[in-house]
Amino acid sequence: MSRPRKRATVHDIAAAAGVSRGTVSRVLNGGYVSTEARAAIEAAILEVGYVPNNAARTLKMRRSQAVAFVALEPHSLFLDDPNIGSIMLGANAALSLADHQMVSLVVESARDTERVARYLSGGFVDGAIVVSARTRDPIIKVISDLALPAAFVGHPPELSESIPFVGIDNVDSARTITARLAASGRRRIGMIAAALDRDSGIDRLTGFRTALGTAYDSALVADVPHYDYGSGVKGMRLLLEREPELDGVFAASDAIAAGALEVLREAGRSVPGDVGVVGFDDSTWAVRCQPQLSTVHQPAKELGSFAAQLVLRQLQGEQVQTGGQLLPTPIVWRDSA
Amino acid sequence: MSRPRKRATVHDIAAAAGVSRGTVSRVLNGGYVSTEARAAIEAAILEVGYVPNNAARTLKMRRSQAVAFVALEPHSLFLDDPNIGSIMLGANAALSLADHQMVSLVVESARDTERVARYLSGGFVDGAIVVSARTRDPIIKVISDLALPAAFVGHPPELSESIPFVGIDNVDSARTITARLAASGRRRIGMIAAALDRDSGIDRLTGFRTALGTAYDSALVADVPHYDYGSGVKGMRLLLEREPELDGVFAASDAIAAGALEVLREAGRSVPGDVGVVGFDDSTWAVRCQPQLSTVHQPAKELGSFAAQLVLRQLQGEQVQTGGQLLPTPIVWRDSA
DNA sequence: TCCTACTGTGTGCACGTTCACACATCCGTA
DNA sequence: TACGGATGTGTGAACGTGCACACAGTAGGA
Repeated sequence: MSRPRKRATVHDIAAAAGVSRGTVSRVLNGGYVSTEARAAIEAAILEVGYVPNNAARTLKMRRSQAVAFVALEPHSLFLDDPNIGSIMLGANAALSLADHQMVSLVVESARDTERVARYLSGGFVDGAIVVSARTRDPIIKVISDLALPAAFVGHPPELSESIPFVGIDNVDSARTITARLAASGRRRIGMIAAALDRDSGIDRLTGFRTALGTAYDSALVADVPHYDYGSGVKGMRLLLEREPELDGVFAASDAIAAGALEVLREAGRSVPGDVGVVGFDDSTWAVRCQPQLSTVHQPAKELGSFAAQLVLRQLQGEQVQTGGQLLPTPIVWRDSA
Repeated sequence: MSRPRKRATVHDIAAAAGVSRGTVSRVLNGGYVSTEARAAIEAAILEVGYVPNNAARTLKMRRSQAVAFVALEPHSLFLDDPNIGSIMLGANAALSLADHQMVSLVVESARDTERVARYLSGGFVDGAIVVSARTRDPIIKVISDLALPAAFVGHPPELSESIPFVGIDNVDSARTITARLAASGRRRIGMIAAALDRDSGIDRLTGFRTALGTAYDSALVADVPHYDYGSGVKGMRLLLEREPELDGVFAASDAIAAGALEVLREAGRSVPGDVGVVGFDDSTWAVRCQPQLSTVHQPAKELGSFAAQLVLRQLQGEQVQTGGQLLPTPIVWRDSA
């Protein structure tokens, strides 16, 4: 095994400056130090190339100044959902301001789950932000057992009591944009519903149904597994087959909407002329599409920074309200409907 | 400040099981232990809910079993370059197999740079994988000064001596695909060159120039800052303005190519009929476009896992060849040229 | 009987840090 | 002169872990 080159410690500084460890510590952390001693120590620090050992500091202080960002299901997230990037950046910015380090952990397999659990337990982080947890993810139990200060992005229902979360109101957002689509004169409106094994998927469908009321027709709902482009293609084909007279589509995500647009183009339908299409997320997809998507803006960056705040406040001993917070989701009306 | 609930230590286990700390340690790490003692200790571990303190272990062992994944320029990377996600997943998978934890650190601002430098120095990680370093990024100096086992994805020229890297041959890949575009009968071929402050950007331009030889015309190179969609739109407009007779375009990335396609569509040019377009990356953009892009496949996942291997091998004391390794980049010929 | 090898257990120390405490000096004031 | 406070410094202990070492008991062979 390669032994890393010997690193300088406070002892080395003390020896070089001709003082004791305590005085060095006082220079580093504040306290009464004479100007001569301070100067000598500062010179010695540069001379020996000292960098503090965080592992030792963490051990003593029981604080690592680091917060984990746990990304579950990274495959679909990183590759199809640009939101995750914005959430990360938002969280990083907020933690950065509080002088905390964000370390993000990727959980892909069961093996990862176990290792991440060890990592979270091991005192390397003071808290955790968890994104995209499914209802029975084992990581949730680990965090709960450890009583690790944490926050969820999204809404894991069975834990709303013990761990705070931040999210959006999927039901109401879906209801609002569907209603607006209907108000624009569309008569036969379908939905490409996705991820019905998650709250977000179920809630968006519920909102759609609520908006249409008696006009709701379950035959006009195509049920696809994921929020991605390919699912959009599949879903749109299904809908067109079932109802050629369709003149409106609510897609459960922008990526799905993009796939739907492609199928509509192939089928020779004009958008928004023949068919109005609306999406969900206001991700980078929305402005890449032709025409640009009318969609629900999801405040990804704010979700990340809010979750970070929730963790930081717990670290300061504040009792945060459990039950969580829903951020507003303005509708962005562009050209696709 | 909230004091985390008191955690059980080896001492607590020892007390509960009626043995000494040493015996507990032997159960955890291997050694001669009687079956009764082992049973008692295992029961005690469950009883007190012991989780080992990694900070203490790291301090003692000088090994954290964690490797940093440092993402520089995350804005553009996360939001426009899907490659970064694949690189991360590849690295994570390789580290996971070796039972190492990947922690990814996001550097957005100067403030972040300093904090990440502290983190890397602090003994929390045994090594680092650095993605998308610019030539004079301060992080490079930190790693170099620390003599931290590291690997770069991409090619920072001034450090090729001391730190291994893995990348692709941008010059040759660009040359090859440009040559193929030319061979398909195009006479006036332009390029949308991007990120000329990075090696990758410069190299792709060099490859383009080499392929065209005497047919190269610097007026047909549009120089845009980033690898993103917006830059593609801007670059294509510029090219069309300068040379309306253009019949071929090499875009420095797929996102740029996507932007270019959009402008060509607006301008009423058919692709690949009037203009042949080729991209670079073979990212998710490539198959989303209409028509789908002919492009250079970048083995993102393999880059990540190879970089991880480079770090792991250094951790095992192996002397890895500096200078680095270039992975193959097959050309994927689809419909856009 | 003694020596050696093997199994099993306990103790002390070190990793590098911070903090509480003890001590020392100087000054102003009772 | 004596005292208290402010300023400055050194020492010892502790955070939780793993390992080297010492030691105890048993069994087998010379």
